Amino acid sequence: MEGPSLAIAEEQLQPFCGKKILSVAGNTSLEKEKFVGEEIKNIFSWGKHLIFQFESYGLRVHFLMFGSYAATVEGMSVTGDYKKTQVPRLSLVFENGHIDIYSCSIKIIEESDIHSTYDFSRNIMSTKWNSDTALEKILVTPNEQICDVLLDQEIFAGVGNIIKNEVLWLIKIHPQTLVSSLSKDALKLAIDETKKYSMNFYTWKKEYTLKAHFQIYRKKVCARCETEIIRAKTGERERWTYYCPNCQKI
DNA sequence: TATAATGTTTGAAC
DNA sequence: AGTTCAAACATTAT
Repeated sequence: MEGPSLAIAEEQLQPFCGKKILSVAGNTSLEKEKFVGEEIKNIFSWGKHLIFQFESYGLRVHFLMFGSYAATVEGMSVTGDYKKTQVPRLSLVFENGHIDIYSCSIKIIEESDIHSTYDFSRNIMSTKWNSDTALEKILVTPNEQICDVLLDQEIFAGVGNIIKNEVLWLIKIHPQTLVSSLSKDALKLAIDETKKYSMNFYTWKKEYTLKAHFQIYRKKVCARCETEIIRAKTGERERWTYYCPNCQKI
C-alpha cells in the first residue's frame, strides 16, 4: 500500500478520533487487551505508516504488500465495499463502529506525541512536502539509480513501486539512469512529477479509477508508442520495473 | 489454477 | 563489528 492510500485511510478513520476502545480482537501477537479503554487521541498517516495515538503510547501500522483494512461507522462502511474473509490482525471496537486491519505489521510506539517525531517535509502526501531538501538528498548519492532513489523512504516517504514506474514513464527517464547523469533540472522534474503523480493517485483511488489510469505498470505495450514494454527487476532493490525501451532510453 | 506482486524487518552468514 | 542477503510474512486479482 502506497502513501496516497494511507492518506485516504487517515481521512476515512477520523470518525474514531476521541473515541474509546470498547473491545479488541484479532490474531496479532501483541498484548492487545491493554488497548481496551484507551481513547484514540489522533489518527494520522506518514509515508506508508498509519498511526493510532493513545494517551501515552500508540500503534504504528504498516500494510506492506498485502495489507488492508475495513471500517464501519454507525453500521455504514466508510472504506468501500470489499469483502473480507480473513481473520483480522487487529480489530478495534468503538461505540460508533469498528476498524479491522488485515495482514499488516503493527508496532507499539512508546511516545505520547508520535506526530511530533515525524518529519512531514519528506512525506510525499503532506502540504509540508519540501522538494528542495529532496533534491539536496538525491545529489549526495550520484551513483544511485533513479529507480532506487524514488523508492527511498528517507527522501520520498510514501512513494511505492506503482508511483515509481508511472513517474519514470511520464518523464521519459530510463529506470536505471544514474543520478550523476541527470541534470539538476531533470532531477527537479522527477521530484515534482513524483509529488504531482502521488496527488493524482490519491484522487484517482478515491474515484476508483486508479487502475484505469495506469500507463505502464503491468501493461504490455506503451500507451504512447505501442512499443512492447519491458518488465525487469532493476536497481539494488530489485523491484519489478516496467518501462518502454523506446520512450525511456538510458 | 498457478503466478506475480502497491514492502519491510529480521537475523543469520559472511 | 559492520555489511549483506535470504527468509519471513501474507493475499488475491489475473
